[in-house]
Amino acid sequence: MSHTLGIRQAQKRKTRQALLDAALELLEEQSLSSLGLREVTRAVGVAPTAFYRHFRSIADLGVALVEEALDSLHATIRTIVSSAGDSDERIARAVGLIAAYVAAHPAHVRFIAREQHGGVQPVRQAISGQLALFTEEVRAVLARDPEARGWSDDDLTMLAGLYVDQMLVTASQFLDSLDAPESERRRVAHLATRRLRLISIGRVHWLDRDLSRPSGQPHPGQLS
Amino acid sequence: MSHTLGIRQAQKRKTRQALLDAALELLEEQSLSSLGLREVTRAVGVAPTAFYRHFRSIADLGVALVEEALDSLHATIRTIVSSAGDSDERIARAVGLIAAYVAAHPAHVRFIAREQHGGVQPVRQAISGQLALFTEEVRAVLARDPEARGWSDDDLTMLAGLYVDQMLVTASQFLDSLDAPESERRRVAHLATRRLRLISIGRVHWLDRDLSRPSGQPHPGQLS
DNA sequence: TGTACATCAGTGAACGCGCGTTCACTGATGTAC
DNA sequence: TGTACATCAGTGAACGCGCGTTCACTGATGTAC
Repeated sequence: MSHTLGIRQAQKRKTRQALLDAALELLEEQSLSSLGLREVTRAVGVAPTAFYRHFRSIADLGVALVEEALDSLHATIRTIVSSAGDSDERIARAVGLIAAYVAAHPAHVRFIAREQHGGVQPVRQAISGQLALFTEEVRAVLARDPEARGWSDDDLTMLAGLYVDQMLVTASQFLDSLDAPESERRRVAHLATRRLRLISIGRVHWLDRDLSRPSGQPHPGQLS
Repeated sequence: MSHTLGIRQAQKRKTRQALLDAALELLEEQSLSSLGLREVTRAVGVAPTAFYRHFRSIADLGVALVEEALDSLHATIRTIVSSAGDSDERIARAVGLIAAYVAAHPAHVRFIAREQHGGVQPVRQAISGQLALFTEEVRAVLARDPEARGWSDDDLTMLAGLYVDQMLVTASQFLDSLDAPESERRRVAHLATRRLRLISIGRVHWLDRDLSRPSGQPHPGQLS
């Protein structure tokens, strides 16, 4: 048989995970800054004092939740940005993946959306740090795209940030639509698709902007 | 002398406003869902029970704060969208107005950013309702713009939502930069300007998209 | 393999504290005549 | 203008409750020999 964790260590991990899971569930209806340590231990079925064997405070548990939530998001982001095909196909796939991610991990999405600007500073900091890493990763992928020819690093970072923020906004809209009829989810998907398409069009024409015509005049490629 | 409020009613208003102000200040370091009624009355210097003469609960006070915060934002939004000049001038003015608004009302901005996805449902609802009104207002202004010729109502709403969300993201970035050196604020302004410019470029070329060329090929208006 | 000791995740009692809410009240302001 | 009564914003005592944290503990698991 392969190497196993000691019984004690395995049990400890299990309790820790149970605390994280219970906290995440309790956070569907409140913010981290009002979550109580006793509430969490009660939900798990351990003594309040057991909490301290795993976390120093609720804020500390919150930081652990950030890592858990953004690890799962990270894989999805990588899949989205490395997607092949033409622009419309990539956009459709991205929107579909975001919708699927939100449906699979609604509590994680809610937690990140809520605590990104929430009342617990170390948690806000952990989230913004992880999002900065995502942005950098997206920037690196964008830089390898042939469409990035002529783009400054600064502009690529701007675009990557726009994509990451747009992804979060879309995820949060899907989240709000989870208890609504299917048509609402289709509306959100449609909206997100067109937003990404507009950004994509802006991207294609970004380098034209210095030679741009006066704003009222029709564009050369436009009808009539 | 002109008509005055009764003494009693004037005093009641004053206390109510003091409760709102104290709550807003306390909310710089925590979320609404962990704000205590006694905390607020203690900060104002009235008995805890006086709270009930003005609000039924903390959530109720939160809804009042939403109205206060978004009223002040409303005026700024109207100024931004009705701004004249060419695209770059309008963008520069918009970014400047957002920066000034955040500097003048940081606590309101923090409150809205935090509670937009916060743990108190009636407050979230109030915020999203008000933001929907803003979006509709922006849509109406965009519809009057000559650039809107040929745009569907649905697409105008999409664009208006993109602008409103972008405004909130920018406001929140300015907020985070308030305690940082001036250079950080300039970085945020620079970033926001280019994001809006990219959106604006996407907007100009939005109706071209059905006649678009294969994605690798240079655009007709592009150099070489 | 067996024994003796060390480790440490989880326990349960106890603490002092601040919470939201109730209630009957007070006294300045408002109103009717 | 003056008087008698009504209104109602703010008071202060009291309540039961759940909170975070401390502490000495227990007993299963781990380790050294």
